[in-house]
Amino acid sequence: MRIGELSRKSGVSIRMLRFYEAHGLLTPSRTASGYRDYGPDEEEAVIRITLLRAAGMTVPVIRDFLPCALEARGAFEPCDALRMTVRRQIGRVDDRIDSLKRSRAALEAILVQLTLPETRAPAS
Amino acid sequence: MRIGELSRKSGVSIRMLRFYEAHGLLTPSRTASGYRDYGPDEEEAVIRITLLRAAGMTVPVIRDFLPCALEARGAFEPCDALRMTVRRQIGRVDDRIDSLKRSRAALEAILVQLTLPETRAPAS
DNA sequence: ATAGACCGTGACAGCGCTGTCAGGGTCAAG
DNA sequence: CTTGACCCTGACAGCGCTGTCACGGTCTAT
Repeated sequence: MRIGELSRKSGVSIRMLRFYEAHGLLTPSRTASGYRDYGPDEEEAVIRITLLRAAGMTVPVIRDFLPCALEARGAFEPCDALRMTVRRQIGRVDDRIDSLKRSRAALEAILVQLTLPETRAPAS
Repeated sequence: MRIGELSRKSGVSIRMLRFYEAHGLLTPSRTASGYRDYGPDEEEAVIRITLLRAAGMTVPVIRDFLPCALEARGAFEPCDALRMTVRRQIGRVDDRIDSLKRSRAALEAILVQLTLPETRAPAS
């Protein structure tokens, strides 16, 4: 499949598919005329990349991470380090969720304050 | 209080305090020699700004928002619009939290997959 | 063979900050 | 009166993408 089709399927822009490739996340084969040719493997990889990115992982980190995530056998040592990376990332995600929850609460408080301004000067 | 002290107190860098001012979020008075002079009001404002920013609001949005948040009386119409803004922002925060929860789950799944690669080839 | 959709590369711009540096005043203490 | 900490402005750089443009080749169908 060519880049346009994959883009439509995955929801990832053509620009970003090329960007991923430039950073070593994807390595599609090429047709005789130089067009990128993506297979089912690349399609799955894009899905994973999207997930990892939604979790806040940067492209360079995913680059180290992806080969291990795609096939877990044969790369014991790196995967050890990558398990750590993933655990740390989970921690960061948790922190971020907490932070957002606190922000949410703050926004709610502000909303109440905007809606009931009288409470500020009850008996003047 | 001068900028360095406020920076230390608030945890916001000097750079950002000046940046906020440049964008109309803060308007400290100046000493005769041109130094910024922050009062308790500005100090509180910085706290609010930090909260709103943690909720994902951009500086321009906060700029419209802050006067209303600081004193709710005398600006009925804008506050109406701003209530909407806050509600929408709460929605965005909720979406983001959901997205992060999904990402978290995906990371957990990957972690399991990294930890138990045998499940891939149970009986070869 | 020619239009129009699609692909290639490379480079530049913009987002919303955030740091840092340059060049130059201000102030309190010794 | 000098030192060192602090402040001023303005400008440039970098983060990690993401869009867009320019210029040119490829493919499909008529």
